[in-house]
Amino acid sequence: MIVETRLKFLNNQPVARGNYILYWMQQSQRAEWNHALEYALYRANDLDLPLLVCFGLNSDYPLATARHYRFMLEGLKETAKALEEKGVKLVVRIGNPPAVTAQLAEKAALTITDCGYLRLQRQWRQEAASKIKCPLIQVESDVIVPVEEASAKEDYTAGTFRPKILRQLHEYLQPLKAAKAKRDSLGLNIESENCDDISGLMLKLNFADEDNLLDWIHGGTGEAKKRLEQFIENKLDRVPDERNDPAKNCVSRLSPYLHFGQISPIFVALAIRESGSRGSDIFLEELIVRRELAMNFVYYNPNYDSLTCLPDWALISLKNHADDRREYLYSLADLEAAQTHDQYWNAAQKELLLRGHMHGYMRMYWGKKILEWSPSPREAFQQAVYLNDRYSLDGRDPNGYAGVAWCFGKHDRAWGERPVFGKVRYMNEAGLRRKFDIDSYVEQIEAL
DNA sequence: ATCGGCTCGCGCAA
DNA sequence: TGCGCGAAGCCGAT
Repeated sequence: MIVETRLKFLNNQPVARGNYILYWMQQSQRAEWNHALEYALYRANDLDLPLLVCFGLNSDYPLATARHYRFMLEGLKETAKALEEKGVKLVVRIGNPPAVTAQLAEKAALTITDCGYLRLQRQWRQEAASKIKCPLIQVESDVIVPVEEASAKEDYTAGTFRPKILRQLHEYLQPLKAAKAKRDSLGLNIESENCDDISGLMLKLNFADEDNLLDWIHGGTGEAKKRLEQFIENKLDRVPDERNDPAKNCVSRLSPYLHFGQISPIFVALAIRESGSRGSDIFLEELIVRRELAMNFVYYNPNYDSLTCLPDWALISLKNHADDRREYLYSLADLEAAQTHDQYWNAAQKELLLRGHMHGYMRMYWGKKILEWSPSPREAFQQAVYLNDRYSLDGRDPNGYAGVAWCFGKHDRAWGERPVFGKVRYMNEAGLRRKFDIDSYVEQIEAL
């Protein structure tokens, strides 16, 4: 049914006498291509019990703002409907997710959950595991190859990680059969927030900040699939030549959907592969090798969001240059307001503010310059993480932390020594001009 | 325009 | 122990 290496038993409780099986949805916020959901359905049908899905909504997730919550709620609304069609009720409650779950688990025979690797998500699962009096089973559904199977340790670069994950791909990059509930839970009388009322929920969560909302992108599995289809149809062939060009818009913008678990990486990878496009290999390298290297990074490195996550050569080298004179120094407020001397950097920051998204190539340049213009590498790292987490729709994601860390030397090799950067790879605006029509990018952003 | 060097550590071959 | 190789760039030599 579900491959055993996707499962992890988080406590030692025996199956209880309960009224239902509970699936605590948190990372995989979707009703299709969801291994945790399918495993829960399988156990529910096997035990002849209904399946109840719960979601804990807390309004104080660090650095999450109105744009993130609305995107997530749009997705949940659609997911609630799709679950209903399978005979499954979704209970959404405001509160600390493990507490919400533990309460509903009192009447559950068995609790299933999905899997994210950030510090807070792991704490939540630990907290729930200690409170719940029935088994709590974690099912991995947001990476293609389960993290511990892909590699037993933190990998040094993509070069070491790539062969490890690619040789296991055939085993895990497989379609998932969808089941329906034998006994439905729709009639269960259990209190829930109304997922259809997104603006009402936003108010309850104390988010009335209309300024921070985005109108060019909306959450949900349907939206994600539409974007994927259009990307394959219109852009994938151009990926080998144009993916790095900020002026070309040759990007999928699927990362927010992957971040909130609104689309399955397996579904995306299979669709890309089946397209047979000349861009498939490069896209799959980014979706699988790079994305899952980021998972490997946050899973094995507890310091993933601070400077100390770096390899020794980078840490030592940056320290050796801590006292170098900085030609430009900006405060967090300067950076946040996109007010530097560099129009390319300002454009990238404005894209982040206005779209909640930044072109992949500009993310590198943007992070490198924060390192160059901050009083210390430590402050630079914190500021880059803060800005990305707060403004990017895909903030607070393993890819975001790995991306910032890369700018400071993570997953990279040493390069020629220079001021401030030491041996960390340097980037400059001449590179942008040499390779791209970067002024066109600036114009596009200014037009927003 | 194109190309090699920069520099480090992993991981495999011996 | 030695050595090939990575890898989303820059820079100076040709």
